[in-house]
Amino acid sequence: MAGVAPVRLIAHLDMDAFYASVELLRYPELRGLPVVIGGHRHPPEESVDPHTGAVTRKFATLGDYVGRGVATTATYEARRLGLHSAQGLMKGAALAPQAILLPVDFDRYRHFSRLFKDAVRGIAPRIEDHGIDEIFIDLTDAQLPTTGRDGAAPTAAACEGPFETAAMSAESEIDAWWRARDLAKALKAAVLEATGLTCSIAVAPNKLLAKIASEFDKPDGLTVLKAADVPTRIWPLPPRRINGIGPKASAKLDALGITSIGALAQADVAWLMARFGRNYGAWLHRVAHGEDDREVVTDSEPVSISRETTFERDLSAQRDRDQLAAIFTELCASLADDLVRKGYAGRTVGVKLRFDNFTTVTRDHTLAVPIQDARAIRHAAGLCLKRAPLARRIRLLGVRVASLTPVAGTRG
DNA sequence: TCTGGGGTCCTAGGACCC
DNA sequence: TCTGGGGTCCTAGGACCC
Repeated sequence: MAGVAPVRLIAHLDMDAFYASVELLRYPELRGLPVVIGGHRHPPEESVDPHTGAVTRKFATLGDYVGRGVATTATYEARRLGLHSAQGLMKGAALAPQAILLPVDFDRYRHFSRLFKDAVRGIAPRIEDHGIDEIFIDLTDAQLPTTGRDGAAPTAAACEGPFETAAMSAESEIDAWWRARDLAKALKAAVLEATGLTCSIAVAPNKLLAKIASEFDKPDGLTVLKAADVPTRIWPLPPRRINGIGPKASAKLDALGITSIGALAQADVAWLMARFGRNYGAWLHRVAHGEDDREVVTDSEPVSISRETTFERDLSAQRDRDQLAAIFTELCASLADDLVRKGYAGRTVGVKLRFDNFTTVTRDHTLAVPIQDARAIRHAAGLCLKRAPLARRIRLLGVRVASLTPVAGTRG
């Protein structure tokens, strides 16, 4: 291969306050108010004026909430009151009892997820799913839609192979970044048109940097970040902003006096490896320097499929035996439905228990052949449950199937 | 006023095989 | 009656992500 490899153009697209924004589409009267999404109950009560036909909705507020739910999303107005995702709703209620509370409606969010991903795919097909509201997009070979413009430059993809000429492959790096910016604008417009929703996009040389940078200009943001920008724009940030450095690693770094990504980049690799292990230590060093060569993965198979539920009150294995058994059977049935719907069977069945003190245990059982139906899952999961400690009161019960193989003959 | 539900990946020890 | 490697599978726990 002659010449240098062209710079990769990797975009990260993140929908803005996704669940909440989807809800605001159907309840526009809530625009500008603090709204939190979470819990199952409390859909708005609707009343219709018999004379005018006008619909009035009465919304629940956080102050009305009783239960163990957490917030999945908060509007930007709610965030200003200190509300945020993963926060207990009861805790949120103490902060802002007047905030509107809406129940989650995953089917609706999945629908809008499909809409925005299809819109992106129409412009740049190399996308990697990263949850319901995020994707990575490889823009390296993507070209702007040519609508309204004549004589567009030949695409890099079209130029690949034995007939590539020096002139055709001569897009400069500066031109590539301008192309990326134009593509990002086109993607944002397409997403807005398809869904009525805004998103934030960053384009960078890799997934790591794109993911960090998509937060820079939220909401409705557009950021282009080059490798040369790492010292000025990435190094001042706390290590926690790196995808893969969570609360534990962050606290440990903090205790070691490393409070910025720049400080992490300065740390000696061997020193990091001694404290965080060979692999993680070496990885910390690489990501602090903005290095990441992971590909955008456009197709992937699931590793496991699971169902779990947290009870409204902690249950005792002895005293609440019947209730637990009924929930257990129901979880296995839902899981079997999911497997059939998605077209998978699995050999490893597992249970998960969370106790009143929030400790968690899991038990696995691997079978000789993959299974899919509720009774077989229930039986195998029952064997797992027999090996689990059941002295403490239980707050969560889950069932999981792994070692999946696709099965033909089921409908998706 | 304690902390949802759906996932992925990594580590580490033991079994078992060559 | 001592002492090997390497590879893969299984299980349990934990960090982390959206």
